[in-house]
Amino acid sequence: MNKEALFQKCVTFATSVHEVTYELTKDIKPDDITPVQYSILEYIAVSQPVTLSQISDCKHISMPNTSRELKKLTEKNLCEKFDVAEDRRKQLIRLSEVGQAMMNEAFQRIGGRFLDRIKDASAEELEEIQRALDLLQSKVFYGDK
Amino acid sequence: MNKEALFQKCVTFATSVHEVTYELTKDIKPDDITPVQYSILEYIAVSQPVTLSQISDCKHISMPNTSRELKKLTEKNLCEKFDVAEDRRKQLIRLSEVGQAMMNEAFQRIGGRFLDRIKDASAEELEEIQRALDLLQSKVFYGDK
DNA sequence: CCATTTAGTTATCAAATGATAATTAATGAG
DNA sequence: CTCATTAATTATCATTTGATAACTAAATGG
Repeated sequence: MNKEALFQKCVTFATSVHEVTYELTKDIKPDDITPVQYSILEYIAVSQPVTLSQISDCKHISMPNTSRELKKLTEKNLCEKFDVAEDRRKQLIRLSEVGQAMMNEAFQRIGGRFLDRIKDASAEELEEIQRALDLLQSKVFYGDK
Repeated sequence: MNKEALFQKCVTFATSVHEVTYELTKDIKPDDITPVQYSILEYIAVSQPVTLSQISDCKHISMPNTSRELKKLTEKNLCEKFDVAEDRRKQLIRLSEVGQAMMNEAFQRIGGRFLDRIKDASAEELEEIQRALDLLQSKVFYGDK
């Protein structure tokens, strides 16, 4: 197989990943937060504590807009800001208890859908899947830097 | 490895796929079309000819909004509508010559970035990658229906 | 035929997102 | 100490996107 064909295969694959992600996460987000706000909460949940700049960089949202959305999330009591002693310009952000509970429940439901998706796989297949994920992550879908 | 850990691994993996997709495609879209319009054009490019309903279903955009965006794309001469003889309610949509040229160039640039990303992989590694893609697509990231 | 469903359109409105400029405050480098 | 840089905020505006209702026309199914 040549590299052109592999590119095509990766395009199809990425499309499938996006679609499955959509299926697993649809109707999960509570109605009172926007899609962008939910994606910020997901990021905080996985990476907390994080600074505003990190959120801005990783989610590709400008600082002013990140600040605005974070303010709304804080007002909704879904996350909290903490000062950093070493650098008083910075702020660390964590989920609040309410926010953590909300995201725990969301991940719980997504995980349930995921388990259903792989329910027919044998133990050996699960091993194979794991190796395939590691391989692709290191050889194709790696981060720069 | 248990299923919970595999779920975590898949979450991380999906995040990487999204991020790499972002890196490969950023700054590709021409300035005079919106992100949603570009994503519609990508879909048409890969699946043409398509109906409005197919675009609506696959891209998760309501029919009225799909109709609106498609009208704008048609006015920009990026795609064309054709009547279907068998069912005169339906319309098939294809890229125009200009639209096709635009998307060819876009895919060309994305492909170049992709090749750069896998440039260090040996022939055996490329084979491994291919098998891993096939495996994950059939066992995890498959479509329903 | 008539009623229902399907495919698509148009108009309109509200909300979410993106972009920019101007500002404050703290840090860091000569 | 001063200047440049970094982190974050506030305000404002334009654009994009999403949602809904009301509509036409064609097909489909008794």
